[in-house]
Amino acid sequence: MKYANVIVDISLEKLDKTFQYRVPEALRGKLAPGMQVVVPFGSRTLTAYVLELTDTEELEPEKMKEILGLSEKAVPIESQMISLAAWMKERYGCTMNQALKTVLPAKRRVKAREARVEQAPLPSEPAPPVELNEAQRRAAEGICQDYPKPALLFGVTGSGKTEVYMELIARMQAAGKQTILLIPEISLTYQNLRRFYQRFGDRVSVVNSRLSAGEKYAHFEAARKGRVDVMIGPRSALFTPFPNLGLILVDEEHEGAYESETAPRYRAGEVALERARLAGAGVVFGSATPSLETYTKALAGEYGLYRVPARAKAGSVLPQVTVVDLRQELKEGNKSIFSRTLAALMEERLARGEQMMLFLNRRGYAGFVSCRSCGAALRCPHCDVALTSHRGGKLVCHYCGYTIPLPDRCPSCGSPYIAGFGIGTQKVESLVHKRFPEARTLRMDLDTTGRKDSHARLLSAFAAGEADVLIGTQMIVKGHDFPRVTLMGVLAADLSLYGEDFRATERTFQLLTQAAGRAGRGASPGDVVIQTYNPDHYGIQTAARQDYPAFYEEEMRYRRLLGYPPAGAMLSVLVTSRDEPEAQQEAEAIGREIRQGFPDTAVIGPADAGIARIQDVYRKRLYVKHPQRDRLFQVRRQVEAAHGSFVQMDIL
DNA sequence: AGCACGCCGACT
DNA sequence: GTCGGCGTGCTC
Repeated sequence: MKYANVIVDISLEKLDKTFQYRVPEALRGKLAPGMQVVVPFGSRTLTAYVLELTDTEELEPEKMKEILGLSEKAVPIESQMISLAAWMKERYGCTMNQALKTVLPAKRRVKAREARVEQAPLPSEPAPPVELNEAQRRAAEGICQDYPKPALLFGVTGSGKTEVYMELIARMQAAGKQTILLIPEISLTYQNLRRFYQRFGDRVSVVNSRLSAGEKYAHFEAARKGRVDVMIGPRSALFTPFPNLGLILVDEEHEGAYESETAPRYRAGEVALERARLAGAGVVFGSATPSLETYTKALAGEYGLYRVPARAKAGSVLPQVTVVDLRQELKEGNKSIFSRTLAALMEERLARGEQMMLFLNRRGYAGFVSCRSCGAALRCPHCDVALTSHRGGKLVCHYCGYTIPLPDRCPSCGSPYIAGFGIGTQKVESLVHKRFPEARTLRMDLDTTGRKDSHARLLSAFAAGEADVLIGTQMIVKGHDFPRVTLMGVLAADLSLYGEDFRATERTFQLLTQAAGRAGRGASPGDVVIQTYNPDHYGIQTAARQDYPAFYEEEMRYRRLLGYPPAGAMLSVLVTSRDEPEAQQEAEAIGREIRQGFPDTAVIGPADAGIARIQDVYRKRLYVKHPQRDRLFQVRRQVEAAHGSFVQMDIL
């Protein structure tokens, strides 16, 4: 590589620009992104960071100067972060700029309000460290013994993973090292954070996605300057510039929220491993339902594996899980959404004044409207999905927000006989009212949590006992601890079972296992009712038994058979265009080129993506499989070069 | 950030 | 006539 693009070491956003220098003969092959070099700059000599090495000349040769040499300065955190960005560029196929923007947040003038989310609520009485139980102690000891080897902490929510985290943080603190704790955005509640504040006081900083760029920058600056030892936040907290990072904790490791949807489409768990590698730090993944990738590595000994048995809290018992066959219910004349088992248990709970939750996996099952004469469903004109009916007679597209009033005639045949089908959370709520008029309900879904803080308000209202029944989508099953909930009803478990991609069963299993874990967190035993049309499906069976190892074995058998990750590597190619023939032609051309140029790979497709059109953009998908991930990097490079503007590619 | 160049007021 | 204010703009 003859040229180096560098960024000059002046901490000012104005100079957020790259400059290209010639790499002198003596340094060829010795430079890597993140390294500090000395360069002539105007009339001065400055240190600069190497961002990338290249052979493409971006400037007239007579204007270009040569790198003077390697800098002798101590390696600052910026170096590490630039190396991390370079790694992300390779791994996720984004540009260096996109990676840098993610990794080094823009420097912003800090606004006055920042002084105010920074103020950690100080604990009234600092809580002393909790005495660890045997399993917790063994995990903490083992992780420290093998440090910095990554580890999987395998235990359900409420099993006491948090105590292990706190113990590890304290040990890092004692060694002068800092810790990043990643948690899914949805569980960033005061309830969950309180114990960290109590234990670590103002040495903890918390970030969330609602902070402005300036506010977030202020938190990161505090971390850089050593004013805090612990940063808690969603996936972007990964880029906290701690000078002496010791540990990254990834709580609920399997959560989808750890995957970025925009470029660079990174996976926080993978980035955590790389950041930790660069810093010489450890990583601990925590989950009761680890991703197959993580569990596979733990079984292979690549990660330490520590089990924390369920229910650390004395007196709490695992719930009783019942799987109800909805086909049988129908056969015996029950057409309602409540099976007889569930209805009886609800009745009983209401009589006893106990709380319950009803979980509806809304995706693809929301109330849509169709014509009884011609059968046509009312669809979004911009997306390939049916419109969803909302209260107040409105029809809404959940992908682009397109909204129309409910028409009184079918738009395709003119028949007045159009009606809603399927069930949304609103419908469930009204059915609960009809059947149990005395029940007080709260509903939690995208519609009711739109406004800021309404999410937290709903949860605290429910926790305070202001309602008997909490009805909601996925968000109600994630990590909230309501001791008075003794019944969890999963209204239709199989809804997510037959999704578009090969991880559908894994997600269903995780969701059901979590849902089952919601009941009986307090002293009284809980009941879980899983209603399904597929009572024998292994995903549902194993979730009902809370048997992760059995699920893992079964699911891996299927992945191995078909060469799906983690049994093999896979490249997903999404081809998009506003012009459908163009999308199709591009996708077919890509398929041909890969089959020809990489005959050792298996190419599936192209076919319409699960949702074939979103906001008038047509979507075609191909999958490329190969046992070796490295081979797919080559495929991606070639497709990127030839069809870059049409494709989005992820190596799974 | 530095350090140019550059176009109007006070001065040895 | 020069000396110098700091107002844009560039630095590979």
